[in-house]
Amino acid sequence: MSQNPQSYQDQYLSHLSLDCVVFGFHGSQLKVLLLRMKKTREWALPGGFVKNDESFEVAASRVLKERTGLGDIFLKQFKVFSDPHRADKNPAVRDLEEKKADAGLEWFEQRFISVGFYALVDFSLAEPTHDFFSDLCTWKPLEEAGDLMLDHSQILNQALETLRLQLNYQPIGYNLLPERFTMPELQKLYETILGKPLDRRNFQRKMLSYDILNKLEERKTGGAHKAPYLYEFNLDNYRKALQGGLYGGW
Amino acid sequence: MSQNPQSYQDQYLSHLSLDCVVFGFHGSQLKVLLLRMKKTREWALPGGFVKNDESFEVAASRVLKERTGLGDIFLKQFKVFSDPHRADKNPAVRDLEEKKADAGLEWFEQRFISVGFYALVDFSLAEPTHDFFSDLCTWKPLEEAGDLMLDHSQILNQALETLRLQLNYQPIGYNLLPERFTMPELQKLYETILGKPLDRRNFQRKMLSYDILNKLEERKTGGAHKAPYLYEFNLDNYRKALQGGLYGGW
DNA sequence: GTATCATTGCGTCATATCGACACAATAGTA
DNA sequence: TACTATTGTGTCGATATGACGCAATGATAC
Repeated sequence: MSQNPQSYQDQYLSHLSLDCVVFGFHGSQLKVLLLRMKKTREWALPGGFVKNDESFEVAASRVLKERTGLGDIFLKQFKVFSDPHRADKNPAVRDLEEKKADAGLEWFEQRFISVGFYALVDFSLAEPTHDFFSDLCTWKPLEEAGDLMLDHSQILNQALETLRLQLNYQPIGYNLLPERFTMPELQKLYETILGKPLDRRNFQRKMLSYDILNKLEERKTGGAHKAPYLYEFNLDNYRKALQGGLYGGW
Repeated sequence: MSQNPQSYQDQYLSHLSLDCVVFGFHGSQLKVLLLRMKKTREWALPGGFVKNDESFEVAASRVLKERTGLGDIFLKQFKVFSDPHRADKNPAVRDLEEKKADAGLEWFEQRFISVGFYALVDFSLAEPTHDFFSDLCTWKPLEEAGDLMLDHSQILNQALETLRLQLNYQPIGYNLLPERFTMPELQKLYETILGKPLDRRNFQRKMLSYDILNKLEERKTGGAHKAPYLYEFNLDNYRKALQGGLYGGW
């Protein structure tokens, strides 16, 4: 991202950017990956631009590879943000003044249409890495995200809404949980995304009815109470469910 | 769309275009609005570009106003098409050679990222109007759409898929049917979109349970059989349902 | 070692919803 | 006037859903 001068205009498609809402799950909390901008110290979503020969999907993968070290991430575009005034009070431009000589301010002064993606990643495997414009990249609990740069708060909210909708007709979890997990852990994930409690027994019945889980012999020890069984996703059926869709809402 | 030379570069954002899948309903058929290109005689979706001060939504409305004469159309973006090779064998470029002097071929030779919209309109109110690049704009039944220009067939299919999904959690019909309609007409619309028959009685029960219809006193006469009641949408509740979402699938 | 207690596995029950179908009423047509 | 295709309304069994009971378990406290 900090290549030689003139590189932006040459390398990237003008007017176009992308922003990623990266969800992770840890300690019973839904977290989002955020960057702290150097100058303004505002928090922002990880984002980037599209190279001349890239699709948006490839560009988003590249950006996330840079920010998390992870490849093969669950990624989905969910909306184009094209309000002509979305960057009116753009503090990022101020933040970039020092780079005028380096990268050329003009690039950042143009109008950007941004494609919003959301991503689901395994919290424990990601290695947050900041970019040239930020001094920190870290997970933040959803509730503590606060006000973000530009319209990024709006992008984040839309992503969450889309994720909640997706829950109604697609399985979720493979990308957010470790390989083996317990039913309570999976339930906690659903509750966290939906923001409401679910009945333990009904949850298990419904989840098992999807037929996307393999129940393992082993149980999870170490907890302070009765040891729950471990499960893993049945990838074959999981993929089929992703394709064909589930039924019933939450 | 056929302004003076150089106008494209000046007026529109480079690299960006939009394509609209406009659905109408007539004679128990789902129809799509298509344009026939002048030179290649290929069929294409109505589309356009984004002016410097427009959002994509405004641009799409403008394009549809030009193609149908209608304002205030139900419009929804559903996907960004950004494959770098989506226009590789672009016949539209050949089709535009004659306009080289007029509009500047360079504009059309650049790579385009296109945002796909789908629209629902009242068939009887639309007045299909072709643009500068086409000699015909008309409705075509979905099954007879055939191969379209570039990746427009793919865009069409994705739009249809999205529409079918929308049916599961949003009411549909206000934008596609005349003000007053019968239950069998509404059912036919659903069957057509879904591509499968539905039980008459179960359909009515479910539809009424949504509480988005007003049953009128009047019945529709002229048919060869028992006169069905007329209905209209309860706009208040219809809008609420659009917002809040419905439940259960089809 | 034993009692305690939060948690888990598995099940029940009443209710709502869904899919399939029955039957009478009706409006034009033969 | 009989006929026929269509509409309005209702029923029935299967299935899904929401609310809850109870015994088993495994670490912790005593």
